[in-house]
Amino acid sequence: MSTATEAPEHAGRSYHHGDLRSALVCAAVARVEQVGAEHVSLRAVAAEVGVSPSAAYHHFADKDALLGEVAATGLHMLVESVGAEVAAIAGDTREAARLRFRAAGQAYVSFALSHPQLFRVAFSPYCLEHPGVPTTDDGSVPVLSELLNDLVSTGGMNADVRDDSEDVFVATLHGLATLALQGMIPAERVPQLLSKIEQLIGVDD
Amino acid sequence: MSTATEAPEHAGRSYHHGDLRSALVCAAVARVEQVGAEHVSLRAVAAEVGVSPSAAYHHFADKDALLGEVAATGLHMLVESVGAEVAAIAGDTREAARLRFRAAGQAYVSFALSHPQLFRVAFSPYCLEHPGVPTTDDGSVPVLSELLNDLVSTGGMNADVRDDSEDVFVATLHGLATLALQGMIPAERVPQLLSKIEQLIGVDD
DNA sequence: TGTACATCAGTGAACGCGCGTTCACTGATGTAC
DNA sequence: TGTACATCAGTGAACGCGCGTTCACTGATGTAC
Repeated sequence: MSTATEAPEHAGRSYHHGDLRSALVCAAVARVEQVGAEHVSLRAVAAEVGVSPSAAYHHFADKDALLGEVAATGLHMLVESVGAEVAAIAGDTREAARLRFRAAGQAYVSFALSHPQLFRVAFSPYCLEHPGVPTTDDGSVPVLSELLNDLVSTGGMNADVRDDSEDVFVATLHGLATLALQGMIPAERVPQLLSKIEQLIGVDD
Repeated sequence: MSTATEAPEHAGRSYHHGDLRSALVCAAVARVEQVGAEHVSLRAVAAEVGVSPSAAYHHFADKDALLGEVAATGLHMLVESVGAEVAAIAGDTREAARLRFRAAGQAYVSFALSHPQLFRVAFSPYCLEHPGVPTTDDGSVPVLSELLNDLVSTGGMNADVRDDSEDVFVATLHGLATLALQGMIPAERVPQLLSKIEQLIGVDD
């Protein structure tokens, strides 16, 4: 309610947009999803928002800076999406832990398949996000870490198998997603491959 | 020797180039490696070969067709490179089989790191190469298949672990390569991660 | 061996285009008094 | 509460550019006779 003095609601505003920066990122994300990062033009993004191209330069150094933001957004969306699917499965049994593992893998691949261009840009040179694989704000790979810890604590995995294995699992999921996206692995084989992974690490014993 | 009537040697030839198609692909590969596929122009490639831009249209439908050829070339170079490293390690002992496995992983990652842009284009939409993961001409994933067979036959791996595991291993290596290329996994951790994989699947027991 | 000719693989000028970015500007906002 | 003004966030015209692609053409090749 009230007169929208502070909130960036998109009223029929003139001249001052309110939150042009976010609006540009948002439109750029949409354009990237439609046509791929390499075919996105700053002019088209500005036009979509209804603003002149030069307005963007009050918020971004150049086009690459805007696309960098898109890449970071994509990475965060991926992490959110995986996190949400995992969080949806409660329980501290061994089976629950295994299902969370499975859900994480499926969510990672599904995100890639349903947002192919965004996934691509998130793992392209446009993404300057610091080393360390998809992270949330605290700086490591928390979702997967907890997942593996749960598997150990519920007896689904040996502790020495688990140690330092985060990057290997992330790599495997990332590879599955990329190759599926590329059509090099049929999407319908993914569940089967995820259970193969479970077999390899002995989670399904 | 003789007067080079049939061989496509690059003499000081005028007008007819001899093997313009390959020369264009070759120059395009070089350009891609230098500036990345999205910044390669057909005109620049033609110029590098010393030919007018329109000449390219006698050999490729359009620019995308040329880049598709570059992508396919990159994929084949990757397969060749991995194959060569693996082939360099002889012996039918369990240890030799393990070293071949290690060499394949290292070669895959090394290729990505030393040809980043070519690796990227090989796994981009430009690459229309049929499904089925990096292949040689006979149509499957022969290097890795043989590798795994060797591990089984020398007692380094259980047969039921091995079954249908090709895609999982390719995915893992591909993920490692991609994330290392992206700076998300430090290159110097790769050997350590490869031995972690060996531990996970029990090759090092 | 020599000539006529169809075919192939080049040329180079021109097309229209959309792009990123700059610049001098101006309208809106909100703060100080 | 009302006014002056600095600051912020837009505009829109213009820049120069390199691009993919087309077209009518022409030089070189090699084959048939």
